[in-house]
Amino acid sequence: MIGRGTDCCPGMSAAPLDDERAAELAKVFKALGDPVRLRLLSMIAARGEGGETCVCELTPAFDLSQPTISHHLKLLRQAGLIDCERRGTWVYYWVLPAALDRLAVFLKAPTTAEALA
Amino acid sequence: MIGRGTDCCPGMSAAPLDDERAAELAKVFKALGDPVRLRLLSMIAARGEGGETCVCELTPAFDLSQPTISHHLKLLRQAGLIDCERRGTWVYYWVLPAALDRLAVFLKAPTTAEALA
DNA sequence: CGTCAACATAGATGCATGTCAAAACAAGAG
DNA sequence: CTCTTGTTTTGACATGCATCTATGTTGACG
Repeated sequence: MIGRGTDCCPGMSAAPLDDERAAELAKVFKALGDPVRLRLLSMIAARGEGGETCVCELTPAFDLSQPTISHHLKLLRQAGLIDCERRGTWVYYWVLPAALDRLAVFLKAPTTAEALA
Repeated sequence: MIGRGTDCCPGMSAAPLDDERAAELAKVFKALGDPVRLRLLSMIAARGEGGETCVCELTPAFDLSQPTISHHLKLLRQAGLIDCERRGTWVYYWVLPAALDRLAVFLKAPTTAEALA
């Protein structure tokens, strides 16, 4: 079981959350606090485990300039939510599931606080 | 019990997330995108299910002015994450677990959410 | 009634952020 | 090498946001 460790992510209902960890988590949540980035992330995640998405598929889905999309992708990457690789002309992005899991565990509400088994 | 509604939260890896839902979720994530608000929420949530926390216990835990704390609590409340009630001189806050659950479900990573295949 | 304490609201200020146009960069084709 | 396409970086601007001080509101207590 995971939640036994003292320093590990026990979910917010267990520990009152110190400054350092709060700042760390806030940075990731802030990256999710934009509808464009949420849609980008979901489009990439919709590819499933190990799936990749080309920027050229993401950009036309928005009414924004392509540099703006690139900027949002950069923020998601800096938050540790996604990563990318260039192959030839195109750049492919994929989701880093570990980051999402950490957030989900933190959000475990008192009601659902029972372990994920 | 959860998956009944058609409008309910299938997690981001299932649906590419339309604009409306993205904006809605982004508002909540944005509320979590601040270390002070994260700490406030965790302090309230640490009271457990049905637990309440008085503002007079929250304010002195920060190096911020009282109006600033009040402002952050307002944002958390507007995001639907907490609610409050005044009893006598003091105001008590508590967590709304449903909001947290919706976020946690949305964050279900492809790894964990893969019921699809 | 008046006064005090606990919270909330209003207004102001400085910093962060979303956006675009323009330029830079990378890689393949001719 | 030059040209073209895909992507990122840069510079600039407008908006948003976290924070403060000052003021308002609510309720308890004489």
